[in-house]
Amino acid sequence: MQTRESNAVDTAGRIMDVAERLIRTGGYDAFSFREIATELGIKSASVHYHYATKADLVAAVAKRYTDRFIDALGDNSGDPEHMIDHFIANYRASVAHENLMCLCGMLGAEIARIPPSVADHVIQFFHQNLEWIRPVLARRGDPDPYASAYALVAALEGGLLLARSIGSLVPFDAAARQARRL
Amino acid sequence: MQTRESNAVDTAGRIMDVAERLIRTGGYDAFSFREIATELGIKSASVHYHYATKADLVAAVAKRYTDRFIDALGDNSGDPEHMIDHFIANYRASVAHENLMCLCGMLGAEIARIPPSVADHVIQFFHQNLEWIRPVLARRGDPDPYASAYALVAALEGGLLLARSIGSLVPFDAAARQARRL
DNA sequence: ACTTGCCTATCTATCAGTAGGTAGGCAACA
DNA sequence: TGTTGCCTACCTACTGATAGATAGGCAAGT
Repeated sequence: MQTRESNAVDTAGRIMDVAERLIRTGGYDAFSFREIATELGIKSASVHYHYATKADLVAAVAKRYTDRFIDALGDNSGDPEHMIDHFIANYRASVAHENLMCLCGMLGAEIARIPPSVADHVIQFFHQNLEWIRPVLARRGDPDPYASAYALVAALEGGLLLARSIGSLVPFDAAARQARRL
Repeated sequence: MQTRESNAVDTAGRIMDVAERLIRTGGYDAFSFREIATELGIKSASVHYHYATKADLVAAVAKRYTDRFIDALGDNSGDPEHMIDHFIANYRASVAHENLMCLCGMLGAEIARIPPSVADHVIQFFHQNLEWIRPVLARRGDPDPYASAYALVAALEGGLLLARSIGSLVPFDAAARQARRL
């Protein structure tokens, strides 16, 4: 047998990589263990070794996605205008770089059909995003930062959805510009 | 055999009714011909009699949904403020009355995975919506009605998505109010 | 040094269930 | 008689999931 450079962490991570891309393309029901396995050159039983059930896998993907997203946002204590642009840019990258939907936007649309363990992570994603942007909007002098945070996140998720549907970034940029107005 | 009151039109329509609800709950891959058939008390082969393929069925559902939606919007030549409220109300009813996503919002998220015949209808839905609201915004004195139409539709679709995820209408109303500002 | 024992990561093979789809029949109706 | 609408019965392909085997690594005990 050849020297093996892979290990459990690598394979488990690669499985999540493929799963994330497939979910962000077609949603929870639009991928299978076999599809992931084939793409990685392993067997579906090996995917089950790392993630016992589909719910487990998607929950792990959702948790990693949320953690990375919040981590990429970083500290929210800088200049509000710059922070808002930074927030928007993180959403924009989703569709701009790989033409993918936000993972939790996709799963959020399917929230009534996905396993509760996955839904919990999706809800957490939105709460953490809202809590990141709300104080920024408040510092900017927004009279109702709660409502404006909801409005901004909704506009960005809808902007991603519309941009992918129409096949152009114009709707996203229009939605983002409108929603960031004071 | 009992007296049969059903006919082709009724069954075909009922099939679309069930399909529409299931798609708006979980998306294209989250329902089956068997699920529809069972709910209607018929067999999956009978569903195939009315709609040869899944793509045919979903395309028919998307077309009917778009036609009904545009029909419900009606004439757009009235008072702009009232027309905008009316436009928003049509989206709001989606989640408010049955806790369902907009059909084309759901399919739009999955646009990269659904059959082209379905995707065409989804794109048509958005174009028709944009063309309905754009002149309204223009009459209202909007300096960039194209961008504002994109922003409004994006906000409403995102509002639906977020409202269903969070389990509250507050995000939708916040997004709608923000996006309708001049 | 060697053996024992457990762990990791993968495999083959298989399961029951469900997917979309098809062929042919049968009864009601125009 | 021909068409409509639904049926039974079936197909192939694929789903998530499981069982059992295997090969290699690591570490403690002798």
